[in-house]
Amino acid sequence: MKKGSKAAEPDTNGIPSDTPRGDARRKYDPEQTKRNILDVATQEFSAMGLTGARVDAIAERTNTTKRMLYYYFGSKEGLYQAVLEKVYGDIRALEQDLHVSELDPVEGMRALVEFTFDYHDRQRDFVRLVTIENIHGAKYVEQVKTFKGRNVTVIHTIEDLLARGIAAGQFRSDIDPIDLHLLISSLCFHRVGNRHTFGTAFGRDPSHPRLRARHRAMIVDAVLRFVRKDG
Amino acid sequence: MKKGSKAAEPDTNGIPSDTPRGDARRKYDPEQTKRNILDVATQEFSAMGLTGARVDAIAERTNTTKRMLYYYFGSKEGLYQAVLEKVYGDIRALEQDLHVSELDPVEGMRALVEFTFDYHDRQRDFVRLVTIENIHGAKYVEQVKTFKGRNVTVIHTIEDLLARGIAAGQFRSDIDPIDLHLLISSLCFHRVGNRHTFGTAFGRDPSHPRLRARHRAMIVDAVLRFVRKDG
Amino acid sequence: MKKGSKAAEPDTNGIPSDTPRGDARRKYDPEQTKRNILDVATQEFSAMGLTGARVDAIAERTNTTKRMLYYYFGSKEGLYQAVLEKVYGDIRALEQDLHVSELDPVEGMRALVEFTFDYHDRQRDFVRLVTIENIHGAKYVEQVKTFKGRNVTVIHTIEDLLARGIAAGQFRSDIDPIDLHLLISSLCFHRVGNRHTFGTAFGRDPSHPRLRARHRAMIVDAVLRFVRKDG
Amino acid sequence: MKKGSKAAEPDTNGIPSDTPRGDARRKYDPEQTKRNILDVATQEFSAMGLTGARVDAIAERTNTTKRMLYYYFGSKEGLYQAVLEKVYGDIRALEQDLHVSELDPVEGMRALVEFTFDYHDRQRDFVRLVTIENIHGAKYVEQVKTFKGRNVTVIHTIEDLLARGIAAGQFRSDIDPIDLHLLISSLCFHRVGNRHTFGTAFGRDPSHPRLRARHRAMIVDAVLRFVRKDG
DNA sequence: TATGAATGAGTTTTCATTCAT
DNA sequence: AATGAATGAAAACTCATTCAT
Repeated sequence: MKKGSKAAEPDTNGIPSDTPRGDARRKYDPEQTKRNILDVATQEFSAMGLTGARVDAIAERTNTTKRMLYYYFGSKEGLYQAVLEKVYGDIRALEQDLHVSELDPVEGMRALVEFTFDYHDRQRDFVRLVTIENIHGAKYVEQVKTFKGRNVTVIHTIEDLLARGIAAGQFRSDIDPIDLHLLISSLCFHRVGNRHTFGTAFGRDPSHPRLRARHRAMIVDAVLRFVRKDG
Repeated sequence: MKKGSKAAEPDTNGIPSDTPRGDARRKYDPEQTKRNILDVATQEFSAMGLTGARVDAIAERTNTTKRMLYYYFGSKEGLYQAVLEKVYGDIRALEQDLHVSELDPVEGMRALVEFTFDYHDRQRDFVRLVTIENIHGAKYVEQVKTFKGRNVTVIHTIEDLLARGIAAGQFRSDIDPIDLHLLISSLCFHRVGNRHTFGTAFGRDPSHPRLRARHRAMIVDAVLRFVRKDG
Repeated sequence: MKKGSKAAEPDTNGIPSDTPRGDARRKYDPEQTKRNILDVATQEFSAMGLTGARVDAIAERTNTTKRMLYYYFGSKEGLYQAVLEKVYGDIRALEQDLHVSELDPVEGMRALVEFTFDYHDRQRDFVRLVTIENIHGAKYVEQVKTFKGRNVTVIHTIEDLLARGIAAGQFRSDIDPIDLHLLISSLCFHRVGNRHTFGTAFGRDPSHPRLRARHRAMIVDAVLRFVRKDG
Repeated sequence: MKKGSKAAEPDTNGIPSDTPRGDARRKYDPEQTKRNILDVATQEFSAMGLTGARVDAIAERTNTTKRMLYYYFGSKEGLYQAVLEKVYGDIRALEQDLHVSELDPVEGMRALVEFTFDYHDRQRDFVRLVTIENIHGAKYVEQVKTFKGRNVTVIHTIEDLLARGIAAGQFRSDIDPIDLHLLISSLCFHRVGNRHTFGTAFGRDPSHPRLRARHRAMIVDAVLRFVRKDG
């Protein structure tokens, strides 16, 4: 009944392929199976929450069966945790590309805010999973190794920007970097995480391109006004 | 097993009620029964989410039985919706007490932000329920009648403040009131809704009194800097 | 919430009515209440079956409350039985009007068949309740006093017709009256009782006027051909 | 509590099956599991009706658990529908064995009526299920694919008989085949479906062998008299 | 490595009936 | 005579997980 994987892989008629090992087309590819499960699970958990997601629903959208899900991830919770791990890993990869230390403090701050904005705006799954984690008291994310490291990195970036801005007489000197991070996160996160109630309340979809652009500018503006040295 | 009766009967502070004694304990009191169920359900849904909450668990902490829950609210979803309705109604009631129109624009804005901050800081159940609603795409809150009205009220308040501030030469004239509301909400909501992941990431509990006070000042500061006219 | 009875009875403003006793407009009229419950119950049981009918649904469509239903009829089964009793009583009343003994045997037979046809065609509730009773092994109808008597009457009518028809050389002499009754009933009952599956199977609704007329003629024809003496 | 295994394994009459021994008892046999559930459900639904039947009661008499019932049939209604489908399929299969087109029209008609009589007389479950379906307005049978096809077949058989009988000068030419089918069905169905009320009313059990034989002859006689050309 | 069948414990919901006023 | 609130027992259905192949 479920032979999706076969259908996806055209019959090779016994002819040996020229890619010797690690061939993506070989019949049993544990890595690909795992990745497939993880991808589907990410969607399902982020759409339905940990309790709301159904193991059957995940398995059904997979190229494999429910049994494999347990084979690789042990339990529903194990799978959920693997999803969290993957999602946090993805961010790290992206953040490497931001080289704010090479920019002027104001421009660097703008770049950081814009990056944060864009990331949240695009990675709705990430935003939802964070939300879901908070409903569960963050008890699963605590076990994710990459989690703490990722946040330390951001704080270092902010500390560097603040220090250079203060030195250049551009920024106020009384700002706590973690507080500033919280402020930036709040502005970028809320409009994505709560866009449904926002949309219902005001008849405006915050993800509409025009609104998105305006919010982006507003948030950059608000942050710069906040850090900028008076007079 | 059933010690919810205390919670169900609000402390009267020794003030004698005008209803004859023992009246509050009469067996047939539909309003009290409903309120009791609603109170317990609010805690359970906000703690566990819609799918995570258990009807049995709610009933157990109630003065009555599971059957009455269905008698009055029809279904688990019906009860959840009644909880949303109640919670949104509660805010509205409180907001009436804020008379910002009588204050100087800057002071009024400060008062509004402080109220918003305090409300979110104290009403964690509300924050969690909004979060939960967003996981469900706001489909239940859409059916809550009091929902849209409540939000219009806030926008009117902000419009009034902005208009008066612009007239007095204190505020910028290019700010959209709904955008500003979003900005304020973001700052007040995020630190409560995502306090668990924040705490895990930075080892700081945003609900600690010292941090709370600092955040409150920071947010007021950020909003005022944002709305203030330059120069 | 349910003041249908009030609405139905215009306020008399304290003016004494000229009907002294048994006034249908007095506030508490047990007979009317019982009749009302019975009427609603007849519809509900015939529409849903004994197990399918819901006491709540019956009560809701009544001018009174569920409690009264138990007050007067004791239980769901008691009410069902009362419905059976009423329905069988109704037939008896109608059958009195048939005076086939005054007619020529052939015409009398025709009249009997037409009466039977028309009765089943119009009294769908009756047909359905008989059907329902058979699903329950006729165990409730057994306790209905009017039941057996009614059937004896029909058999007597048929016996009379057959005897006179045989004497007149019009009818065959080898027909058992109960068998003939069964034959007539079959033809009149089936097209009503099973009209839904029939309609679905052949895209024809047997209750359509044109089809009704044709069936009526066909059934009379079939019965007369069956009883008529050959050549 | 579970002695359904006998009923579930049809008597093989000592004929060795071509599958190795003990094979029928292997633990994983989805087809047998489904058949077993379906068989038990047929009895339960026909005995108790759709609403009267209990999923637990069905499961208990099964070789498996309630869970499997949902695994294979989705819901109580789904199971009921599967039962309808099976039961209608069974008739079709049997009807194929009747080769009335090879018989003289009168003999063919007699064979058809006798087959119809015998089928209804023996397959009480079928009769009851049709009755039950009509209580539900035939809404479940409408979704059964095999339903309409089955009925078309019978009509074709009747059309063929009528045409040949007319050509041979044996039958009247003014008979509608669907009407005739209704007439035959009425006579064969009613005495089975309503045998309980009939028995109660007249103290005669229509399923008694002697009565059965007489009814059979009577019905054949009535139908032949109806179709036969006069004079 | 992979799979479809199977399951026990739990979860929501329904129902006829009775209680207190 | 009449009523709305209340209820226990049972019913349908769901879920994460494991077994046999």
